[in-house]
Amino acid sequence: MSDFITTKKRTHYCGQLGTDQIAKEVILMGWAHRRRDHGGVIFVDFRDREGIVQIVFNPEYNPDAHREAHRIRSEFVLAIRGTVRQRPEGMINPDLKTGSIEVMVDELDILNESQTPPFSLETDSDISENVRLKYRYLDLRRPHLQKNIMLRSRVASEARQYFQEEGFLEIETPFLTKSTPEGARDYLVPSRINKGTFYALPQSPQIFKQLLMVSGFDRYFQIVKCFRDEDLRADRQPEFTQIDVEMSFITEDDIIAIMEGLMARLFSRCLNRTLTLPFPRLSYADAIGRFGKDNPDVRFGLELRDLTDILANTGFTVFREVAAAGGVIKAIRIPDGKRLSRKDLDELQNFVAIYGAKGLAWARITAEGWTSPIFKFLTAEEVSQINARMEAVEGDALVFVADTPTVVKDSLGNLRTHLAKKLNLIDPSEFAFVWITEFPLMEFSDTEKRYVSTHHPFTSPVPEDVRHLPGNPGKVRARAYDLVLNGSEVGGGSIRIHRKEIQSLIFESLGLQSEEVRSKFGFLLDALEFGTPPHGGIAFGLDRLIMMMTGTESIRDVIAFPKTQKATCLMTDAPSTVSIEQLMELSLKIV
RNA sequence: GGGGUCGUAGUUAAGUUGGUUAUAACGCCGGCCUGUCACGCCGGAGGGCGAGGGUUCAAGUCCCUUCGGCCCCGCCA
Repeated sequence: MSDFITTKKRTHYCGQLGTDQIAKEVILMGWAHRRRDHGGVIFVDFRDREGIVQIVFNPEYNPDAHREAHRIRSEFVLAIRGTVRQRPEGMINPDLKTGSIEVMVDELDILNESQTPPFSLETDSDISENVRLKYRYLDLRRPHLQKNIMLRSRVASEARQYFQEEGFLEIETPFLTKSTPEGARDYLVPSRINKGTFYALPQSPQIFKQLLMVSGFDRYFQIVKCFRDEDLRADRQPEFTQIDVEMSFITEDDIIAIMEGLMARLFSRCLNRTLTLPFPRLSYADAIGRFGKDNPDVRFGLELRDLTDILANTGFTVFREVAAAGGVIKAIRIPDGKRLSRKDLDELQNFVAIYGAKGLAWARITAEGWTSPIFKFLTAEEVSQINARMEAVEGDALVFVADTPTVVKDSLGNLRTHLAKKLNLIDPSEFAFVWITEFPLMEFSDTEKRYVSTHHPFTSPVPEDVRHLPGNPGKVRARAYDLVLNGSEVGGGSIRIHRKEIQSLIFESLGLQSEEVRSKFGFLLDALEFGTPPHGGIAFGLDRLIMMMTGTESIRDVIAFPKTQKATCLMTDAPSTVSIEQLMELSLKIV
């Protein structure tokens, strides 16, 4: 072991040094970020997790250290003892946080050498992601990712403190648990001791946290990994982290207040940003109506307006037939629509086609009236009514989609965001929170030919809507709420069902067979008979929250060791095959 | 399951209508250089174009298959 490391302790992190340490002796340990060898004097940008400081090897100042410094290459691990000093006149580097000082090296110990790294760690240069993921430990050394991961740690830490102060208990729930029929595909773990049976990794601790309420813990939280075996996206990983919360004897407003307090605390302490409370609330119906999404980005306008009534009997066949078939016609007004060329407008068709829209009509509002491929099919009255409904003024452009309600909301909802990005309507420094409330309790699934829970089957219906359950379950509203930040769902929760009769009614409406319910959720139904308090909770996506806080587009930039879109790890090469012995022990056969 | 896009030195990229020994920058190696901070100057090494097959006198360029990264639809209560 190096003499240096056994006899000396680090005194500072590189990035923490400043004029306060001038003339002081410091001991630093870190990595050689970059070397500039002038033949005589050698400069090294010295890096640790807190930042970079320039260290100087001068043959006149210390010949021994200078001689040794010739060996230094990128990413060598160094320990130095040196003296901080003000940089000479005119040598201050304003681009570097520590740029007004430097460290004259009195003693150098090269603790370890390094191969030349496969990619540059010094800038935010765009390296292909497969290379980054293969050498993730090096990628993580880059200042950008270090910042993200360090912010994540601070957020988790602040969240823990907040919940402790608010009287919450952190309680762990099992990872080896039971597969449930509702929701996402489970990751399964074969049981060796009980051959032919499987545990499931939890999609969320949902049932356990409810049972903790039955047990009387009253206020629970956990920062916990969850697992879902579904396809990945830029903001979806198969294992992800939730800030999971459950409370007893509360209503929606209590949960919302607690979580708004958490957000305010996290943004204040971790980003030095003040949030305005309370956050606005929007009903699910309004969110879909105005924005086409239940996770609207409310940092910009471009809201949808319904024109179905105006165009129900129009001479434009496409619109009329859609309206007659129960579809809708909606439009978005684009202020200053001149910024989109005719080609741009035509290409929007390809965009909405992704969401199943068969076409997209457009119009420009000019001093002379409309310029539009559909103008000739419309009456003057229709045009004027549309203008009034859209509040269109000269220079605007309108885009229309006519289709089923689902296609219209999906295509225009996504087009709205697409246009905002294209036209630069989004202030990237803004944090726009909005609660979405009054979700439908159930939606009819065309694939399963039955009603499925919008949220999950333990969500409490709005009491006055329960009467619709037998006949028209789609009409029942849920006591559920999502928190949306800048168009991303960062949290979702609900008041739960705490009475067995209601829970049974819900399972019935979902078309779940009673034996199935018994085998999957029997323990929950049993628990509901032993004095379950009214309770509810919420789960926050920590990864997405950190994405928003760091302004990154990819969830992989806020997770230390993420998986690829095919759910593999390029570094460890997981998942991988296992030995025949392992399979036999589990009584498994690969078919 | 489907759509799109990308894969060429260590890295990032350029490679016309298929045509000599496949370019550049950065990085790397060697030399010179006492104040740079994307240090500078001189010199050098390094890939056969993700893999496999085919068409052709000739393939990084065309065709087929396949592997992988990323984005999206479906899916994700």
